[in-house]
Amino acid sequence: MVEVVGSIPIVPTINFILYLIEMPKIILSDGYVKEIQKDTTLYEIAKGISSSLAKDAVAGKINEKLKDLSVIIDTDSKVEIIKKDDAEGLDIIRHSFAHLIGHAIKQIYPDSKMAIGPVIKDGFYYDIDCEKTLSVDDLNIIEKKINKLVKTNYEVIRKVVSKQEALNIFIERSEPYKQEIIQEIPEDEEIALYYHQEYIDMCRGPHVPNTRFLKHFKLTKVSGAYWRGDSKNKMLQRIYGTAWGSKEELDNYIQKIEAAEKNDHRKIGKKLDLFHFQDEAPGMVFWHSKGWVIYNILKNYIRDITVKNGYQEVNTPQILDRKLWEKSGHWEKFGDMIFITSSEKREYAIKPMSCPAHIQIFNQGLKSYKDLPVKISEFGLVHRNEPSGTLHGLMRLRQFVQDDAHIFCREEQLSEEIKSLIDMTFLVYEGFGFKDISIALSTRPKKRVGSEELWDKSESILKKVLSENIKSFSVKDGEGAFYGPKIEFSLTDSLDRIWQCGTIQLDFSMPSTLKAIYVDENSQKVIPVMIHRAILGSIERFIGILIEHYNGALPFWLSPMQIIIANIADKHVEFAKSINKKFLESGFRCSLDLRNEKIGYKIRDCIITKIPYIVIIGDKELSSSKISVRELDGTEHNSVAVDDFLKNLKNKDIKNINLFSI
RNA sequence: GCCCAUAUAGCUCAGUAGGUAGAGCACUUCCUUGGUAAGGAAGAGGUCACCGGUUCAAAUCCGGUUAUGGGCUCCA
Repeated sequence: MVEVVGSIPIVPTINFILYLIEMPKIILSDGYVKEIQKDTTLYEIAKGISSSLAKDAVAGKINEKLKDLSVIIDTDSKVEIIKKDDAEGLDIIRHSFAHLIGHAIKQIYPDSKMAIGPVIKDGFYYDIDCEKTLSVDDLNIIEKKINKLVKTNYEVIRKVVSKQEALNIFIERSEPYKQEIIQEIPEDEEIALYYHQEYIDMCRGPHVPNTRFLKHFKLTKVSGAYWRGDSKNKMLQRIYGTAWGSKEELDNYIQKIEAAEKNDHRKIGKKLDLFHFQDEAPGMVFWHSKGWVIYNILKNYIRDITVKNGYQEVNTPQILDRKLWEKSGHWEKFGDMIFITSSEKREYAIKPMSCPAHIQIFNQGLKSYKDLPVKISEFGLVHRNEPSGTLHGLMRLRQFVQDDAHIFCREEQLSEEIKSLIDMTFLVYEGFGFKDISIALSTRPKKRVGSEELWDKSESILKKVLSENIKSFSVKDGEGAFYGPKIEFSLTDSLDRIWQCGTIQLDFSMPSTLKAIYVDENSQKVIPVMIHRAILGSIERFIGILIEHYNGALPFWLSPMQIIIANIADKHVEFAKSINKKFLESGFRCSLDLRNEKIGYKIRDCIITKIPYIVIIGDKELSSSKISVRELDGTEHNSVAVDDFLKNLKNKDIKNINLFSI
């Protein structure tokens, strides 16, 4: 083997890019060429560069593909060494932890059958078919076992085998899930087994060469998961874990999760007295006065925008004859989700959406092409019988209100309309300070109506408008609505769960099914195209997201209670009352705190309930007729003239939503 | 809907081994009239989610139901 040590500058923080040309030559990223012997492993190359690199090396890349350190290089290749601190190194460590779960659990519960154990964001999981129902206590036991195994610093040995060999091994070890996976691996694909002492796992890899890299981890939870993600299959037990390069990173992560849990909109909603849920109405919200203020502000904000954009707001019946839903196709597609009721031998559906009703309004009176686009909006109260296990605070409900609208237009108007909808959605989201907005195009689902040509056309229209207006978007194949493809705008909650909010859906089908028509230039009846759209999505869900986004401290214009006037002693009551009256008359949401408590106590209360301003009235204020103001963040303003403060507040109330409008 | 866990005062939670319940905060009353994150004292408040079983005796053990939480599946 060619000696390379000393020839190469050792800079442990950069990636070492090496080239192997013919045999035995290495080219470094700086152009340095050195020869090596054929059949050198990646590990030997790392070692040749420096012993510290070899110590930190967890894997490598050959021609951009991740490989184990034990892999031998026998042709010209581009080579890179991955260290434990590299992003890819961390993923490899996480992946190897999954194997360790296998190693540990098979020692504790030898009859367990191992399914799959991939890397996920911040960690890993392993799906296991285990007779024993695993509890949190079991996780501790498994964790201890893993720690014990790690301490032995054993070598993880990779072995490439034939499909039949692999199959034989897993038949012998009675691992049905592994066998099933092997059966589906193409003949020409390499199968690698990883030997963790007596435990064998199958994996594309790469994996760490030794368990000494596996130190900072925690098994976080255990839950159920269907084999292959199909609810028809057996439910396995999934063990989740998180793993990091250092103890600090692990601790930081755990702290971050704990903080995020406190930021849960359900907790904040209770603390700030915004809403509650109770057993009698699963998936439905009891809005308290303060929460309802937020609700109405949002509603009026959207109402303001839609009216300015030429929408006509309507309101449609809450229950509609079943026949209408059968005609529209909803009954067949979503029958399970529809709440029903009946009266005098007629069956009704409690509306799960507003579109068919909006078509009924469009159909009243013959429309001319000159009328298009017709934009009909509604704060549509809908009920959907979501499965009990899917309900989640304000995010997933059985009863909610959509800021729904349907745009009836001609095909040639589509691009412009969709573009303006995208702009409108961004305008609204950015107004709330959302930066992390993910956009997806969802294409034709399996169960659908309409011809392939129609789907081709509608998907390509959406794709074109998106490409022209959006920097990046993902494509979700098969996730579209049954009547058309859709653009989805999604926001994330404090635990990084993604929730779809806004949506723009193209529909060539329903207007035809429900017989919507307009008259064109040639006096011909033509079926319009319909765009379904919602900006907030569900007002409830959006409030949930907002609460978490602001950690409960809503901006001034959204705060249900904007100002608290607190007196210091009884003699200040009258002045406090007069200030309160003045603020109320100026249109602010203001209230008095005249309790027989110390000012520090009242301030603390305001901080906990996230009141933007507390106005303090004491002797100084009484004698000067000025006020002292404390902002939520602790900023103090002393001796402020009341009118100046009011003027300032009016500037803060940027959206200036009148709660009593319309 | 599926897997697991949980359900005790308005809220957050104790309740170790079956012997009919506790704390802190909040609430009420009294004292205190205090200047930027909790002044003091007293009082009131619970059929321990619901239904059934075991037992002399169940918040506690067992079964079921409902709801909630974490996932999975689903999500117009």
